[in-house]
Amino acid sequence: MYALVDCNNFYVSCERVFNPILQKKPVVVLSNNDGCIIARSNEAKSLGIPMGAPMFKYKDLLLENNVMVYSSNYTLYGDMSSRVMNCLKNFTPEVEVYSIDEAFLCLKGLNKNFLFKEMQKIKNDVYQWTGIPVSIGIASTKTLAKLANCIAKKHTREGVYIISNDSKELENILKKTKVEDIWGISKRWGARLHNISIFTGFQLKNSDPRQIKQCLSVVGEKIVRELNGVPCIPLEFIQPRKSIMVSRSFGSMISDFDNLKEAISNHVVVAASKLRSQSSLCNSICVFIQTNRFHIKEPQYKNSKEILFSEPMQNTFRLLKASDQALKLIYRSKFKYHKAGVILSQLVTKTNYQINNEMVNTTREEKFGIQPDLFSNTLNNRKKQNRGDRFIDLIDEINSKLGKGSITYGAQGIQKKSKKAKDLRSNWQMKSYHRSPSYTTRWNELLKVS
DNA sequence: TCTGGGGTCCTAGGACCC
DNA sequence: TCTGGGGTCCTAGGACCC
Repeated sequence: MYALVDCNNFYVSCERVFNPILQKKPVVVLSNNDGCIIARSNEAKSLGIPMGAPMFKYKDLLLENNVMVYSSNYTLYGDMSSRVMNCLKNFTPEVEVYSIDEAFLCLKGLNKNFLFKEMQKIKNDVYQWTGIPVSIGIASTKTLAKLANCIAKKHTREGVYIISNDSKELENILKKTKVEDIWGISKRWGARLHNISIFTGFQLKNSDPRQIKQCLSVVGEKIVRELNGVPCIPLEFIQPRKSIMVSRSFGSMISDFDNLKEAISNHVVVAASKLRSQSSLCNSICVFIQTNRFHIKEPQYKNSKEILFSEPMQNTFRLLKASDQALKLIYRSKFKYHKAGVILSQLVTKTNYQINNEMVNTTREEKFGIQPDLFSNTLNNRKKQNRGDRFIDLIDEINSKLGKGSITYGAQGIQKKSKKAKDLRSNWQMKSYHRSPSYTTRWNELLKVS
C-alpha cells in the first residue's frame, strides 16, 4: 500500500503557524512578483477565488472581504517543508518527497488492521511537531492514493481515507470522479478522452489500455493500470536534478543591456550555486529573454541561446562569461523586456565525471554521456581550472558562514541594502510587498513574543 | 498599471550507421 | 517507369505535475 501525505493549503498554513491571528480567516499567498494567487485558505476558496488568478483582477474582492494577503516566502516554506518531511521519515525510510508539500510513503510491512490508526498518528505528530495540518490518502497504487487523499481532504473529519482493493466502494468513488480529476489527466487529455466517450474514472478504469495508449501514450496506459490496482509508477527517491532553471519576471520593464545583464548574472549565480550544492557539472547554459505576452499592443520578442561547453563545468565565473556571450547574441535594443532566465542542462555528477576521466579506455563515456575535451584538457589548463574552482569553493564557504550575499560577483551589480530598499532597488528586482519574516532561517527575523 | 516558477517524461521525425 | 532493410541516437515540442 502507498500513502500520499499532502499538506493542507500549505503556504497559507506556513503563515498561520507563526501568525495564529490568521486562523479561520481568509488568507491568500501570491506568486513571485506578487503576480498571481497561488495558495488560498478554505475561507478564501469559498469566496470563489480560483487557483492562479491574477492578483490585480481580484484586488477589490480581497479588500471587500478583508482577505489577508502575503507575498510568497520560499525560504520559510522550503524550511517548513523539510521539517514536515523529516517527521515522515521517522515513520519509514521509504519516503518519496514528491513536491514541496506532498510525499508518498511505502507502507510495506505495516499491519493492515492498524493502518488507519497509524496514519492518524502520523497526521497528529506532524501537526504537533510542525504546526502544519496534513491529509493522508492510502491505496494500492500512487494514482489511487492521490484519489484517496482528495477524499480525505474534502469529505472526512479525520483527514485520513483508505481505499481498499476490489471494493464496491472504489467503483462508487470512480463513478463520481471526472477523468480530468485523476492524477496525470489534464483538461486537454480529458477532452481527448471525452472524444472516445470516456467521462468518469470508472469508465477509464474499465477501458482497453491499448486504446488509451493510442490516445494518451504509454503514460495514459499506466494510469489505467494503476486505477485497476496494478502499481506502474514506483516510489522514487531523491535524485540530482537533470536541469536547473532560474528565471524571474521583472518588477518593471527593462530595455537596456546593462540592466538585463545584471538580472541574468544574478540568475546565473543562483543556478550555479544550486548546481554545486547537488555536486553536478553542466554541459550547457541557455539564456532566454522575452517581452510581456499580455501586452499585445507592444512589439513582441522572445529568444534564447544555448551555449555548449567543451567540458562540463560548475564554475560561476565561466558560466557568467558564457551567459554574457549568449545574451549579446539575442539582445535587441528596441524591446521592453519582461522576463529573463537561465537553464543549466545536460548535468552530470561530479564523481562520475572524475571516475570517467581516469578510465578513458573503457566505455564509461557512453555510460555517463560524458566526452572529455581531447584538445583543451592539457595539464596546464587543468591546473588553472582547479585553482579557479577552489576559489569558487572558498566564496561558497564564506557565504555559507557569513550569510548569503556576503561576497557577490561584480556582474551582479551593487546590492542596495538600505532601509529604503524598496525605492533603491534596481528595476529588474521583483515586487514583494507583503512578505512575512523568514522566522526559521534568519536570526534577526525570529518570532518575537511579547 | 497589474498576469509565477521549476521540473520530468514521451514521441515523432530527422540524421546517422551498416 | 523502376531507388532496400534494419537499426540507434538526438532533439524539439508537447504533454503532464506541483
